[in-house]
Amino acid sequence: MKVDKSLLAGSTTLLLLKLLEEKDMYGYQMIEELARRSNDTFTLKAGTLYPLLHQLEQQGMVNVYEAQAENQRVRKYYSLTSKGRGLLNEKEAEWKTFSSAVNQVLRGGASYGTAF
Amino acid sequence: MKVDKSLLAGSTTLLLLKLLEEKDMYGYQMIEELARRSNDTFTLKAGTLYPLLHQLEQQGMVNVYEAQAENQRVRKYYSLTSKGRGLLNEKEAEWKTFSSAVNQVLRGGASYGTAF
DNA sequence: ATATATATATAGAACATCGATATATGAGAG
DNA sequence: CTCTCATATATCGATGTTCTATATATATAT
Repeated sequence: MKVDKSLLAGSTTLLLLKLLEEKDMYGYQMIEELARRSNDTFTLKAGTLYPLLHQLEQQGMVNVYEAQAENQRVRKYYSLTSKGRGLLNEKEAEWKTFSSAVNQVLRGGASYGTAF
Repeated sequence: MKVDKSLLAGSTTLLLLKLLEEKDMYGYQMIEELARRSNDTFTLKAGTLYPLLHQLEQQGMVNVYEAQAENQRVRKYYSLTSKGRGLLNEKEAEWKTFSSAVNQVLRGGASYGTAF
């Protein structure tokens, strides 16, 4: 099942950083991996991914290096920096807060299990 | 805790329809109710809400009527139509799919609990 | 030789939210 | 009585995120 693209907004960076926390990856691989893990809920487009990766690099969240695949092809691998790890932690916390809040509204209930 | 606004994208319509499923409400009330239930995670802005309500009305998802408050003040109440109820069901299903998919990626795991 | 999958890149369009601003009324303070 | 603040609705331009379309290049399969 595909979901409306606007739902994806904001979660894309979180997902990419999470992938890179596990191991270095190249762009095309991230697209495939996200689709695989989500049963095709996430079909991130190349036109979205590459500019985002460049931006994360400029912000010092990831590093890039080139490496040759078995078949001679040169790929651009990305690795998470410590700063990127910090952003990942922030984004994970945000996601938990956000998804809890949505579920709370959907349950139709007032606040509970929280600060008061 | 506030979350990045881009996370909200796509979920706003779901949340509004959900509120209206429970009872008719006016715009200002929806803003306050969402903030209350989410412990201020959702602080929907008037500049976002009113155009969205007008759009939902044009699409036949909600009906509008004016009603006087105890204090003479005239408010615009919104009620969910059957078409709107259909959209709400769709959006709720989308949300479940989406949030499950994110959590699956965050768990770092391959797919399970799904179609294969 | 040609088509298809892999791999990266950029520009312009579409869409959702926000901030700023405007208007009007009711309630409370001084 | 007047001034301010909370309530209540509305619109516009700016911003940010994703998409589609397009481009390029190499490896693989037909």
